[in-house]
Amino acid sequence: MNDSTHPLLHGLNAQQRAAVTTPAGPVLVLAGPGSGKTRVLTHRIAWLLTELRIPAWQVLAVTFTNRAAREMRHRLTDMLGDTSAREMTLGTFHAACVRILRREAEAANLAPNYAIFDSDDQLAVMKQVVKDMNLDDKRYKPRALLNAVSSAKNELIAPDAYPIHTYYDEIIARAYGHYQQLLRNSDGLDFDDLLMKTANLFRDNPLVREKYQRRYRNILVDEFQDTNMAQYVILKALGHEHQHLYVVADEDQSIYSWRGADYRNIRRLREDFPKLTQYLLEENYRSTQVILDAAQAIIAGNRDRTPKHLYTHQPGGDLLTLHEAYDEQEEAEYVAREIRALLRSGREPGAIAVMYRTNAQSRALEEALMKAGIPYRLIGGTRFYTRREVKDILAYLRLVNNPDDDVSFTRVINVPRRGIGAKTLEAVAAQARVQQGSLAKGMMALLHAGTLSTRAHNALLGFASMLKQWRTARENVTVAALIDHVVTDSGYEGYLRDGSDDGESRWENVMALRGAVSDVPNISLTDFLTEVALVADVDELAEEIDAVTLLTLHSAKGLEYPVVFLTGLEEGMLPHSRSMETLDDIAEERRLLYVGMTRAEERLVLSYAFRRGWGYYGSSEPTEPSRFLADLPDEVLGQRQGRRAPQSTPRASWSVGAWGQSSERTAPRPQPEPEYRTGQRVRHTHYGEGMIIESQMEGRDEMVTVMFSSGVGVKRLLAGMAPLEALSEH
DNA sequence: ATGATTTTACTTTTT
DNA sequence: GTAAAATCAT
Repeated sequence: MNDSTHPLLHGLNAQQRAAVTTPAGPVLVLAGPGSGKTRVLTHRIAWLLTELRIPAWQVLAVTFTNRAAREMRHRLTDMLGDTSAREMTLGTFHAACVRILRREAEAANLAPNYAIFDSDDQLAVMKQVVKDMNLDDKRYKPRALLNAVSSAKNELIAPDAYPIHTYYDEIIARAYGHYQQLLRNSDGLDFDDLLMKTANLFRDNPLVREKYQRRYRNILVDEFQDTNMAQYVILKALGHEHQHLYVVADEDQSIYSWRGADYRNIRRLREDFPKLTQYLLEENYRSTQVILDAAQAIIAGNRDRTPKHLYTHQPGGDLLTLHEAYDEQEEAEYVAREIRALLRSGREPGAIAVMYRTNAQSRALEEALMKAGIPYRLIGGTRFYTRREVKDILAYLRLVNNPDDDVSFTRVINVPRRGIGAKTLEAVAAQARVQQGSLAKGMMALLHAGTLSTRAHNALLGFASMLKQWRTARENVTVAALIDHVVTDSGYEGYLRDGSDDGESRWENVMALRGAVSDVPNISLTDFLTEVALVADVDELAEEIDAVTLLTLHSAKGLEYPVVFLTGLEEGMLPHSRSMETLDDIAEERRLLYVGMTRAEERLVLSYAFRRGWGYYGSSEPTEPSRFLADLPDEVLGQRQGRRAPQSTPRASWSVGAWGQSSERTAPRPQPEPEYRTGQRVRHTHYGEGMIIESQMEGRDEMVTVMFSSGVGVKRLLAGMAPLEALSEH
């Protein structure tokens, strides 16, 4: 067969073609931004189905976000038709795991109707843990404990295997154990459990593992650099036997280490699959040469990466614009002004995206766009499903699906008020503890025993019988009808619609939720709740509209726009102040900027503000331009607008310099003395005690290399930024 | 048990 | 400045 005439390969370059038609076996495609990796992935799937005659149901394709999954399914439907696209398993890791765990609930020792706990629910449970264990919530912050537990789960560490080096570790281990116990009482799984339980299921149950190995004889993974240990173990369990594992990765776009992602999985893959074939996609089809040069200059500032030679056949292009605004309002007004000019010159709103580091930054932009009458759509941000009234209704529904869900039980037991107060609830909780069961079980036992006061008894009985009615109704009616029952019987409608405007708008949200259910006719309650838990953004469900897109740099990954605005490029914003403690943190922030820049096809506008509101109450502080801007070569910069060119202020203080040329460009300044010396003992608030291995001045910053005693290992820290203190000598 | 008042913490990124 | 949490009064 002549490859070039095959319709599937039409329009692909030699590298892409080789990657699409590679024979069966383990494959790693290293793909730069804009090199057509989604294209390669979809064409590979089509190739498997049409050329190698693989049945669609044997294909498992995993993406990182629901949006990417939807996009890929869309493309495959166009290429292969509805049936094939529907038959294959295509979704996020979490979605795939949910399906497997529901089907294999018995083998996994789970209730098939288990609840999925989102981050709010997780926090509620951890607060309960802190309470139960009589911990001081100032010293043991539920959030921090949750983070530790989440990392442990992502590393597949069980509570009794949690490594203990300090007393704090000891507390974490116990809190972890108790947390899991509470989840179990509720028949609930959190996001991390979905991965961990699946990995453990495959580890402990060879029959189930083999079943899925046979089922998913072809596994494809997008954004492999952002997989964590649990996800890697799942992939290995399924793919190692048949070796048909096809992954696409770009280490320069690894931006989820805070979620346990470990780009070293690429190295593990090479070790675990010695027969791995590698392909490199280096031709960029997205951006102009200017944009590409700028992005490469930024990413070149990171060490420990494989250098790539991205190239494009679109030479030249518009130079970048770098704009300094006075504050975030004026920055937003500048963006709005520029967008208006673009729209006047014939750009579609949908061709433009505005990106930022944190969701909070969208506010000023929204206001400016609204004032300018520019249509926009916001990705992420205030999420529909996290609104109070929506969560209340969902809690009722979750309780109908799984009465043992204690988080939902606690949420709605007295909303609207039905005379069940703290005291009654404490009695229920005490009974639940006695019988080691859920609150619902405790409630039923108390009602049976009849030991409560008449008032409390009747109030509880009313609630219990309502629940029972809905559970019966659920068998015969649609989810939408069930919502109608719930809001009427519980009095929730009357409670919300108290005549206030706020009440009416909240009621509209409840109706919007009902509308979202009706959009999918015949969806089961369990499926609906699963979807809501995993697709946390209602925008994901809304259809595409022609509007300017507002989104964080994280959610921008995988997308592309003719015109991109990157805003808030200041120290503390990007790199974010909470992410500049270690060199690894800063390297990841740099990758984030790289991801943002490489989204742009034709025009890239960078902006920062001279001062920015920080406090929670209007206070505004002067800022420094992002250190990364210093790495932009003059050749890619066109206008420098605004009151201050970034180079005009000396910025040696934040050039991490040894491997960027930036330090050469900055004025010399007196060298301060290092604060730490080799051999000195130190304490870090997160990492515990350690010893300085090396300390050196880099510009005005002191860079220390510290070996920590607990499982943390060696970290490179900026002495000025890290919460580090010297320990006195003995 | 509930409503009113005061206090406190909160914002990094997402499945 | 907001939302949740703690405290107080009814």
